[in-house]
Order: sequence, then C-alpha cells, then structure tokens
Amino acid sequence: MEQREFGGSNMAKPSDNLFLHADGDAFFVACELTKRPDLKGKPVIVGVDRGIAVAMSPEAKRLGVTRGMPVFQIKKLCPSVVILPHHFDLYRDISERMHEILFSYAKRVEVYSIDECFALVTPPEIKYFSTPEKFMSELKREIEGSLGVTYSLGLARTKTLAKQASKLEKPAGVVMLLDKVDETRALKKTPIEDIWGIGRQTIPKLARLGMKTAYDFVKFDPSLTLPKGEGTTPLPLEGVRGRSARFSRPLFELQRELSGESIWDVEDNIDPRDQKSIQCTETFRPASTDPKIIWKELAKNAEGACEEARALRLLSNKVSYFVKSSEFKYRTAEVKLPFYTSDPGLVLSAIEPNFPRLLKKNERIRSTGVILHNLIREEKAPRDLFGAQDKALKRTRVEEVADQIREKYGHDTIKKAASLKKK
DNA sequence: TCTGGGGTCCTAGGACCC
DNA sequence: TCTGGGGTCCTAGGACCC
Repeated sequence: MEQREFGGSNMAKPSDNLFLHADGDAFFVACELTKRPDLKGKPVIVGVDRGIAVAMSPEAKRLGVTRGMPVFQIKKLCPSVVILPHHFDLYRDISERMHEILFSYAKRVEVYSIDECFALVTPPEIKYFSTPEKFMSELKREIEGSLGVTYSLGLARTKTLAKQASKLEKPAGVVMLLDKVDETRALKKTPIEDIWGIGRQTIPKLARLGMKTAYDFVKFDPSLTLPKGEGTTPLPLEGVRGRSARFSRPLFELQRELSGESIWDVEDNIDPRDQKSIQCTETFRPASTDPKIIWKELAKNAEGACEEARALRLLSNKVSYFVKSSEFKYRTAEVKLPFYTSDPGLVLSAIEPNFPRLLKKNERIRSTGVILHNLIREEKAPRDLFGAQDKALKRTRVEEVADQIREKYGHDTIKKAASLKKK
C-alpha cells in the first residue's frame, strides 16, 4: 500500500545516531495515581483550589479540561472531576528514577524537564538489543514495570522529529521514524500548531502563507523569504500587507530539523550553577491595593530568590521585579547593583527607592515577583577597590548561616523583618 | 470569585568607539 | 550642502517552552 517514494538512500543508516524523546503521559496525575490506584479511569486533575489545572487525566481531557484552565471553571464544566494537590517531591523522585533507567540504555541523556528527556542513541547501543524495535520495546517495558507510570517514546533522526514522534501516539505510544517515508507521513499528520517551537504568534502567520501541516512548513521554500545562508534578513512576504516578515533563526533551524537534518544536539552536562536567572513569584489572595502588603509580598519573593541563589552559591548584580494587576497587566522595573550579592536585605534596599513607581492608586495587585539576573558563581565574584563587594559577601555569609538554621530547625524560624511585619 | 510558577533564547535599537 | 561604515556591548521586549 505504502509507496516508498524516496527509496533506500533516505533510510537512517545503521551507522547513524538516533534521537530518543520520552514524554511522561499526564505526568503529575500519573504520579499521583501510583499512590491512589482507586482513582484510575476517573477524571482527575492536579491543581490547587482557586488555581489552574497543571495536569489532567485523559478522562478529564475528554470532558474538555485543558491545561491552564482555572479550577473554578473545571468544577462548573464537570463537577465529578477529582482535584488533587501537587506533590513535587514525588514527581521528582519518579522523574529521577526514569533518568536512571534511560542512562542504562544511552550514555548521553538530556533532562529537558521534570517529565521529558532526550537521549542520543548510538549504533552500538541499538545493536545490543539487535534492532531499534527491540531497543524501544525493552525500554518501554522497563519504564512501565518499575515506575508505574507510562511514557510516550519517539525515535528519529533529529531531536525535533523525535519530539514530534513521541506526540503521535499518546499515551504510552512508541513511534519510530526511521526513513523519509515515515517522516513524511508523520509530518503530514502533524498540524502546524503542534510543532515544537511554533507558538501562538507564529501560527496565524504561517497559516496566512497557506501552511496547515508540518509537511507544508517543511516544504515551504525559505528562499522566498530569505537570501541564501541568512537566517535573519527581512524580506517582504506576499500576503502580509504592507509589512515585512521573515523566518527567524529558530524557525529556520526548526525547518531543517523537521526535514531530517540534525542541528540541535542532546544537551547533557547541564549544571544548575550555569543557570542564567532565578525567579520567585507568588500570587496572593485577595488581590491588594495596599503598598505595604504588596511590598511585603515582594520581600518574600526576594528572600525566596536569594535563598535559591545561596543554595547554588550564585550571586547576582541585576535584579528585576514586577507587580501584576488583577487585570493581568505587568509593571516591571530593574536595578543594577554595584556589587554581586544573594542577600535579600541588599536586594530589597536596592529595589525600595523605585518600588512606589510600580503602583498606581487603587490598582489591585494579584502577584509580585523578583528575578535575579547576571548570575555568577560565588567564587568568581570580582573584588572592588572600595570593598563594597566584600561587604556584600559578608552579608551573604550571615544569610548562609541563617539558611543552615532554617534547614535544621524549620523554615519559619528565621525570616526577614519586612516579610513579617508590614513596613 | 473568576486564570501558576519557572525558565531560555532571539532581535531590534541605542550608545559608544574607531 | 551634505556628511561613512563597522564593531561591540547593553537593554527592552517578544516569543516560546515546560
């Protein structure tokens, strides 16, 4: 039935590396169900009351629940749905056991998120199981047998194709794209909005150019929008009235990845100390117009972000912060420090002078956040002539001691004054 | 009474320098 | 009257991801 239009030369050769993608099915819910088998087959979501659904069982999905849907709305939509609070430690634990399993099948594994991994699968690794089919079925069997949750697996010639493959037969599917025919069939089955890296803003633009599926996207001639070898030069596009459009670099690379040309590698060796920013944000209820309450929340954010930074022994010299109104409008500001620190007191005193500018009279604020940027490792902090850096470092030491006390005697023993009493 | 929290990368445009 | 081009660094904001 299937016409092999491209012939054998387009097959993945046994000498080629392949990319594996593993995607946990309704991961948070699946983890919860390992503790609550009685809820299997029922519509279940994970999410806090008055919050949003962060994960849902297939049964809940079938009833129309989507990711990010507010819980109050879900209750209205299907009163029978079971709402479970989250247990991140449990998810992390199962996730780590998954990594261990993967590491026993492949040397290079990228932990992409708590419920997703990539791996580079080399010919010898495949050969050990004789064929890709055996490799995958053995892996699947081991995951499900020892974790009690299911993953959807994809195997293909590029990272992006593997990612798309794992999506095709969710849940618990195994999809291998080993030649052009498989790839083409998969691309034709994938609507443009399901492509990894194409989001809200880009979908309508591509649709206007006549693209409906990933196949259309791959076949779209980039020379219509790009001079050779250039990913960024804008050129006018037909159909986009009076404006120039373009393929950005990621879009350009995405197209090549989907066409079977491997560009993106498995990124293993990531070190949490290479993190570029740390943020801490929280929604509070009820929303408030009171600057004191809002400041108190911001202070908590600063403490949270700084605590995380200290845990990683990282310092920052650029801090941004924001308030978010009940209309979901953000107001942000940023301050550059003359030294590197992870001390919430120093961070807060830098924020304080400009903080009132973020507030508008009678505007209700529902959440605040603090983000530390320009992170460097503590041991690399530059020393400056006037000792500002040394002073900042000393304060950090004090905070570290406080962290140890918190760890020993509980989190609430020590808190910054600002977040306790209203300023 | 309505909608979380934590990240990354890219690009445009301005400042500054030669 | 008209007057260059290139490089680098930084920032703001957009877009995307889980």
